[in-house]
Parts: sequence; structure tokens; C-alpha cells
Amino acid sequence: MNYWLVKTEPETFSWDDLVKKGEDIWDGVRNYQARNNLRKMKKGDGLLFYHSGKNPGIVGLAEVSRENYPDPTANGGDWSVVDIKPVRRLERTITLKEIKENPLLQDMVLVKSSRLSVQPVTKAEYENILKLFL
DNA sequence: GCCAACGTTGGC
DNA sequence: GCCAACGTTGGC
Repeated sequence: MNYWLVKTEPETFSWDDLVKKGEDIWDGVRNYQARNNLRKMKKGDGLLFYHSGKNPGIVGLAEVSRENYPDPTANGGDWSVVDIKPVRRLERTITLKEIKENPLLQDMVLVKSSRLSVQPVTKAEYENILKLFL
């Protein structure tokens, strides 16, 4: 089981939208690194659901419900999507600020390469994030 | 709204 | 294949 962080602008697609829909296709990724990460995802992998923009931070836990298949929104081009479904909302938002301030989380891709929209997260990082609100 | 970081494009 | 120009992302 692997862990990932997926970013979205809440104005475009938020955690609440995902909960409302119950399941959603994670489409529109047009970055090779992000796409390659999508392709490595296995059903049941854990996802940290991250809101960018105003008050950036992790708001919920989700999981991969369907492994990668071709992106129906791509006009040609070799792009992939996965389906994801919500697991639960976090008790509170884990802000980018506190992630940056936490010595245990300094190696997260989020801290080092903030623009990548689909990122791998280590098991240790995932567990350390859970500890922040459990 | 600004700007730094990064990815992509295209001329040579 | 290099690199300048440009576009986009996303934090602040």
C-alpha cells in the first residue's frame, strides 16, 4: 500500500464536492511527473486531499477506487486518470504552514517541490500527518 | 496582485 | 541539444 498527496483548487473541485459525488474521476492532469504518479497508484492506496490557494492544507483522506485508465478529457495525448473516493474529513485542516514547520515533514515533496499536483508520500510522512490530529 | 519556481516550446 | 522566452502554478 502506497500513499499520495493530490492537490486541487477548492474553487474548482473541493473536498465537499468529492463527498457529494461519493466518487470522482481525477482527470485533467497534464504534467508527466504527476501522470506517472497516477499510473503507479493501486486500488486502496491512501490519498491526502490537499486544497491549494487560500488557506492551503490537507483537509481529508481519500483512497484510490479504480486504477489508472485513459483520460477521457484528453484530446489525444497520452494521459491517465484514476477514480478516487473520500474516506473521511480531517478533524481540522493540516495547514501548509505547520507542515513546513514540522521537522518530521521537511522531506515531503510538498515542501520541496510545491507545484507537483500528484505527489508520493512516504508511510512515515503519512503516519506523522495523522498524528497531528489524532 | 506579485513573483519565484518550474515546465514547455521553439529557434538556432 | 542548448537555452531564452513564455506560460502556469501556487504561496504569500
